[in-house]
Amino acid sequence: MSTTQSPRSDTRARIIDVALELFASQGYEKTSLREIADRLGVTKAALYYHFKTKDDIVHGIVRTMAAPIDEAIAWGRGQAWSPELRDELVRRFAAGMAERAPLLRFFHENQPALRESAAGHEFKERMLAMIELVQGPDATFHDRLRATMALFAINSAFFLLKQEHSEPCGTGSVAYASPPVTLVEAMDAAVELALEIAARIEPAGGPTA
Amino acid sequence: MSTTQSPRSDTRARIIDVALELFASQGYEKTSLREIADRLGVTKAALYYHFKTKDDIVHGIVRTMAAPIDEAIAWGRGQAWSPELRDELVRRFAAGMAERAPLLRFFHENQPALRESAAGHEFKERMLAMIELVQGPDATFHDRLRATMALFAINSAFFLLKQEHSEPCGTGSVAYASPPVTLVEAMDAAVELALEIAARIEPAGGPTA
Amino acid sequence: MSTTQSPRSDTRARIIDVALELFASQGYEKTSLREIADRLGVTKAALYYHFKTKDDIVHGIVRTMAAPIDEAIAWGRGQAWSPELRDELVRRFAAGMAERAPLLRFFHENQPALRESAAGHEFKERMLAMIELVQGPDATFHDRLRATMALFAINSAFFLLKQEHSEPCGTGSVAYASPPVTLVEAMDAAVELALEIAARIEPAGGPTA
Amino acid sequence: MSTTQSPRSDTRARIIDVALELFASQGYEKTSLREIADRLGVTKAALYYHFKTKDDIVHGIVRTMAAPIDEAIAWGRGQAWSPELRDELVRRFAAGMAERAPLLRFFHENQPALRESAAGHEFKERMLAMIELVQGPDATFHDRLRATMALFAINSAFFLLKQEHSEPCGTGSVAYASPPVTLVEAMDAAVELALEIAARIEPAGGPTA
DNA sequence: CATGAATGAGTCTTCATTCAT
DNA sequence: GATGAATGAAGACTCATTCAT
Repeated sequence: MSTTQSPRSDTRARIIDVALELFASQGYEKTSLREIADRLGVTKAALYYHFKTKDDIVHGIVRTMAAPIDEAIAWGRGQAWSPELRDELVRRFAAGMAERAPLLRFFHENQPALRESAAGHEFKERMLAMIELVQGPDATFHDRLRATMALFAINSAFFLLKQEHSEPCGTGSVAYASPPVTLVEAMDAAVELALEIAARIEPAGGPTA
Repeated sequence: MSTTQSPRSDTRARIIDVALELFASQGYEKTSLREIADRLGVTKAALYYHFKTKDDIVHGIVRTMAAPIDEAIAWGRGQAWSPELRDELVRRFAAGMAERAPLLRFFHENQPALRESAAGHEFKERMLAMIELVQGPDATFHDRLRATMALFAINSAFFLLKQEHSEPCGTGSVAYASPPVTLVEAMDAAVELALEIAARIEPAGGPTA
Repeated sequence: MSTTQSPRSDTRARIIDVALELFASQGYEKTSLREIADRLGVTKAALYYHFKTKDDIVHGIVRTMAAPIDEAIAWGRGQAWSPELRDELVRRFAAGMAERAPLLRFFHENQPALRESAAGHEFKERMLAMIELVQGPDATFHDRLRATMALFAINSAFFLLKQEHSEPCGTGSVAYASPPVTLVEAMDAAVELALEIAARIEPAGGPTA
Repeated sequence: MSTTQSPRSDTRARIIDVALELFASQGYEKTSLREIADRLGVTKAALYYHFKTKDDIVHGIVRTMAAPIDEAIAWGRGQAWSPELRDELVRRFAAGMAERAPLLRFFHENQPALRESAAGHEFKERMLAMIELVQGPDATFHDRLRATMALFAINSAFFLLKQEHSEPCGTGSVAYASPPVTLVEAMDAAVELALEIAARIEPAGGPTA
C-alpha cells in the first residue's frame, strides 16, 4: 500500500517519523535536535547528514506526509465544482488525516514556529487550496468560513479524543458526561458534522440542494 | 466602561498588554523577555519585579483578560440548561472574545508552550467549562463535538480575517475569491454559524437541569 | 548578662540574627538579601537602611558576636605566657563559641566569600591572634600547628554533632557505632582533646610541664 | 605512576584541572564557567559538551582526584582493625592528599556549595568512611572526635602553609614568630600530630575485627 | 524607618549549527 | 553514513544595589 520509494536511507525515514511524533506531542520549539537524535540512537550530527536544517526536517515531514492532501487537491482541481465534489473532498481530507493524526495537530498547534518557515507555508498553502476547493467559485466570506470550519471539524475530533483520554480535571460543578469513543466513531461524527456545515455553502453559480 | 482599578503600577498593566500582543503575533517561545522589555523601555529585570516568571506573565494575561469568559461561565452555571441558555452562552463568548482577539489566537496557536504551563491549564479549564455548559447535561460525544466546534467557530473568524489582510501568497492556480470583510461582519457570520452548529445539540434528558 | 547596648533599632539586631543563621546554614553566597528580608517580614531596601552592603552585615555579625573572643584576646595579651594561660585561653575560646555555634561554622565554611571581605579579615585576625596567644613566644611550626589544631578541635565538635543528627547515610560495611551525645558532652570532649593537643606546646623559653 | 588512560579528549582533563584550581583558590560560587572556559581558551559551551552541569564538573573532580582515598578505604576495609591499621590509614590519607592539596582545601572551604551537590556528598561519604575506619569498631564519641581531628590535622597543615606564604597582614601587636617551612616538613609535622591524636583511640572491644 | 520600582551586570544553561575525521 | 568536538548566539533568571517618596 506504501509508495514503492526505494528504501535508501532507512534513517531518513525514521528521523521524519520520530520528529513528527515529538513535534506533535511537545511542540516544535520544545523539541531539540538532541532529543530526536537520542531517540534514534544517533548523533545530532547525523541528522545534519540527512537534513540541512531543523526546518528542513519539517519540509521532509510535509513532503512525506501530505501526499493524501496533495492527491485530494489534484483530484479536486480536475473537476468542476459541485456539492458532490465538495462533500467528497471533505471525506477524502478526513480519510487522509485519520492515518496521520499527528500531522494536523502539529500544524495547528505550532503556527508561530511555522509562520517563518518555508515548510510551514507549503503546508498552509495546501490547506488554503483545500478550503478554496471546498468553498467553490465566487464564495462569500460566509461560504469561506463554512469551508474552513468543515475542515477544522476533522481536527477538533482529534482534539476531543485527546481530552477524553487524559485526566478528569473537572472543576466540579459540571460533570464530564460524554462516554469514551473510538477513533473511528470520532471520525464518523466529525465527518458528519463537517458535511453538515459544508452543506449550506451556496456558491454564486446557483443555489445548492 | 473600564474597571476602576487603582492605577498603581501601570507598568504591570503595560507589560501584560505588550506581552499578549507579542505572544499572539510571534508566539510565546519566539518572544523573549528582552523584546518585551525593550518595547516598554525598561529592563528585563523590571519584568521580574512584577512577575515571578515568564509563565507568570501568561498567568497575568489570563487573569486580566479572561474576565468575560469567567462571567459567562458564572452566569451559565446559575441557570438550568435550555436551548436558549446554550445560544446565549455562545453569543456571550463571542462578544467577550471580539474585544480580545489576540487572546484567543494566542491560546490556540501556542498549545505546546501552554501545555506545560499552569496558566495555560487555567485557561483551558475555562474553555472546557464553556464547552460543558454549551453541550448541556448527559451529552453524547456528538453533542460535545458540536459544542466544541461552535466555540471554535468564533476563533476561525479571526483566523480567516488575518488571512485576508496578509499577503496574497496564493500559488496561482486557484484565486482567493472572497471579498474583504470587517471584524463585525466576520463575527456576525461566525456567530450565525456557531449557533447553527449548536442548534442540533439534543441532550438526552430533554431540556432539564 | 548582655552588654547594655541601647536597644535602638531592634530591627538591626534581628537582621544580624537572621543573617547569621542563614549564612551558617546555607552559606553566604546562597543566601540572598531577599531571603533575609522575607524572613524578617521587611523589604530588601529596609536592609539597606541599616547596612551599607551585604558584606557590611557580616561586619555587623563579627562586631556583635565576636565579643567573647575579643575579651579572651584582650585578657591574654595582658598576661605573660604560661601553660596555665594557654589552657585558660583554650577554655575561654570554647566557652565563647559554645553560645555562638553558628558563628564558627559560618567562618569556617565560607572562606572563599570571606577572603575578599573586610569583615572576613577582621575575624581571621582574631583567630590568628588567638593562635598566637596559645602557641606562645618563639613557637616552632610544630607549636603553631598544635595551637591551630587545638582551636579547630572546638569547631570539629560542632561538625560531628551535626553529622550525628542527620540521616544515617552509611554505605553499609562499617557501622556508625557512636552513641548520641549532648552539646555539653561534645564540648567537654572537644576541650579535653584540645587541651591534650596544646599540652605539648613547648615554647623556646623553656620546656613545659 | 600515572594511569595509562587513553588521551582521548584531553580537554576534559584540562577542564578538571583548571576548575579545581579555580574552585580551590576562589571558591566554587565565585568561579564562573566563563572564567574556566577563558582560561582554557574555549567557549562556555565547550564545557557543556564534556559536563552536563557545573556541579557535574565537581563530580568529575572527585572521581579523578579521590582515587588515593578510595584505595586507602578499600585497603582498610579488607583488614581487621588494629592500632597499626589505624596509623597506616592516617599515613596513607596524608600521602594521598599531599599530592592533591587543592582538593582538600576545596572541600573544606566550600561546604555550603557542596552540601546541595551530589558530588559533594560523594566526597563526604569518603571522608566519613575514612573516619570510621580510623575510629575502629564500637567507638565512643570521644574516639570519633579523635579520628576526625586526626584527619583534619592533615588539612590544617595546608591551611597554615598558605597563611605563611601570604601577606603578613598582622595587626601589629603580636608578631608571627614561626619560621618558614617546606611542604614536606609541614606534612611530617601534621602526620606526627595526627598519629598522636589517633593514638589514644581505644575501641571498646580491644583490638578486634 | 521603610517601601516600591527599577537597573545592570552577571549566572547557568540550551540550542542549532559546523567541520575535520 | 556518521561521530566527536566545539562554537556563537541567545535565553530565562537572580542578585546586590540605588533612589525617590
